[in-house]
Amino acid sequence: MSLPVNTSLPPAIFLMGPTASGKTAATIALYQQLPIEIISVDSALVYRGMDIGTAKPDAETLRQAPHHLIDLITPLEQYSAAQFVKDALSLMHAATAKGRIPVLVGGTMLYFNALQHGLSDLPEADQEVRAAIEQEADKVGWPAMHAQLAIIDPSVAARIQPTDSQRIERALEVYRISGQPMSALRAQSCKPELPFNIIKIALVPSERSVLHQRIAERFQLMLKQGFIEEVQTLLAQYPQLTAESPSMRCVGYRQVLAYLNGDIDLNTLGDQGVFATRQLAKRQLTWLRGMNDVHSIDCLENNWLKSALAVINNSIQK
RNA sequence: GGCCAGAUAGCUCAGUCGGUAGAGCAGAGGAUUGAAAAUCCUCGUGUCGGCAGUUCGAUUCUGCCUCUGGCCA
Repeated sequence: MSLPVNTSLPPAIFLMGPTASGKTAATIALYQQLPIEIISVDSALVYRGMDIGTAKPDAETLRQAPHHLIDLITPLEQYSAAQFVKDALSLMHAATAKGRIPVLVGGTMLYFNALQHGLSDLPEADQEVRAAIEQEADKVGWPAMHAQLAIIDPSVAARIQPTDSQRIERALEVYRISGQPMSALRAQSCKPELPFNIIKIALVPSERSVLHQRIAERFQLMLKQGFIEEVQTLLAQYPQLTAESPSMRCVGYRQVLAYLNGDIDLNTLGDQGVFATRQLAKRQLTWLRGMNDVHSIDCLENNWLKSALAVINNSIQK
């Protein structure tokens, strides 16, 4: 399998994989072998104070192998795919200027996708507009909001389910801010491809059941390491946090919140945390299957590092 | 040991006034443009505990057995 190589472009490595596939270990190993700059591609690692539940690399690991785009914001703030693309691009160029290879590592596949293919020129999120839309939706229901969207922007509405609250809200938001339907704005904007020679590596387990096993063990470990206490600390520090806060929608956090709220017991927390993580892994694998030119490496094989290095050297030398 | 209640999908259970059954959860596949660890869509055959009886036909009724709870000894 060969990549379309443009030798005039500097190399960049995408190291992708579902949760619990061993991306952190892979990154550290690569860091010891190659002059790389590590850029995290993870919508959960950006939150400060959310360490245990996000399986954030520990301080010692981060000291040895510094990661960019970790601990950027408080759990009250919001990050976005667009902000990520901006941040990542400038870090990639800086790395290249220093003669280092940018390695983008993580599991947020929308971010990888947005980085590679670009995002259309659309207005950014506006909390007031969203609040207004949500208030309306509470009254009439999302299917009615979808019907409203269908009048404004039939082609976008046709691709969104009447129950898909988040996408309906976003499409309506774009229209209310810009006065133009999302489909028109998308058609107008050109999305330049990423000016790098991308080497895409995916750590994929050959046996789903082994990944499930790892996920279960890791969640139990998180609880032992004080996941619940971590959430209590966050709640004390940021009393405004609720289950609706984007940060608290992260896998595990939502379930711990339900536990602290008395909705579920400890056993149920254990189960639901594991279920949510497995479902996340499944969605990540679906993304990976749909991506082009991906070198899949079985993360359950013990020679995966050798395979990854072979792929990288092969691509760079061309 | 006696009495009572259960035994149906991986789990929790519903149901069939006798015509071989369906929800939730789990799981699988898919979508994915500023919240994406989000938000959604699609997918349900399983000796209806075992053996026998009644019946054209039993998962459903009857008997016995096995197992699991509970109560009484």
